[in-house]
Amino acid sequence: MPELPEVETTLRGIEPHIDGQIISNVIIRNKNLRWPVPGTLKKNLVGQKLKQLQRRGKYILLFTDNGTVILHLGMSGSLRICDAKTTPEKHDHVDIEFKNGKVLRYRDPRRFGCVLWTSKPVEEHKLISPMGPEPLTDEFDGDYLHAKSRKRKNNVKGFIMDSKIVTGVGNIYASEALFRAGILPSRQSGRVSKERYQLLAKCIKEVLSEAIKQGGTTLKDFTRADGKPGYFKQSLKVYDRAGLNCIVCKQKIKQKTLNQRSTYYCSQCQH
DNA sequence: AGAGGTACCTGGCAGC
DNA sequence: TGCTGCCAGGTACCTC
Repeated sequence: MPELPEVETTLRGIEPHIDGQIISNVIIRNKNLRWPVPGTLKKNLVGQKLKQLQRRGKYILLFTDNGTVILHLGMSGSLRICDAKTTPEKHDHVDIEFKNGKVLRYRDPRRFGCVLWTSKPVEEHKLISPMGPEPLTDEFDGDYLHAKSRKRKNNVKGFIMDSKIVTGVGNIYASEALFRAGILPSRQSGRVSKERYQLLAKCIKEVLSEAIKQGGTTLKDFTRADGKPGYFKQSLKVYDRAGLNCIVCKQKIKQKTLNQRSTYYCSQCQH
């Protein structure tokens, strides 16, 4: 489900309800996520004030004085705000309750996500420390991509989806950004020119920013914290459009598997 | 060091 | 109405 824009949308949706609030209870209904939800989570959180919420790549970080919750939505996860009386559904695995009566409810049917705890500085955590720069910062640009890609043999789509290179670019927005930049997804990353990487970096920033403005992309089951879908699907130019006409040249959009992931592109507009 | 494959899991859908 | 097989927005971890 969620790439960077969907995670950012989720964060913005939950933040106003729980930022600065005191945690009153934690309920773990199913600890069997990608890694076990730590049994100490409740002990560590209850009584703590939620001091800050932050997104890092596709992770959501909940900061308290005691430590930090590290949360990932995997492929099918979502977070929503409800009140304690709302009956949990089948895949609602974790609740964090607040003194103001709000509940942060974590749902994840496939359980590829995680809810973890660290009492050390979060940037030292093994899931966070290897991550590359945020795509929407000045640190991330074409020069950076060009320098990182030299002598690499992988394709450019896999390259920009590597979280050690840049965080948050997932399967939808990788296809979309490459289409906007006119670069074939299968092109070897080490053979893309600096000029083309400058365009690609710009396109990545644009497509992610536009998607955030639209509340992310709902293909199937992504919902915002208030339960509404994201509206960026209508702006997708290649993703999930195999066999349909390219909006630029009218050629049929192609689909192929690259790095075990569905990849969409226009063979006329991209080279 | 980097590339490629595998594993984790449920649900929805197409085809029979 | 089943059943089967395939597909899905992610990514750590393993081997080569």
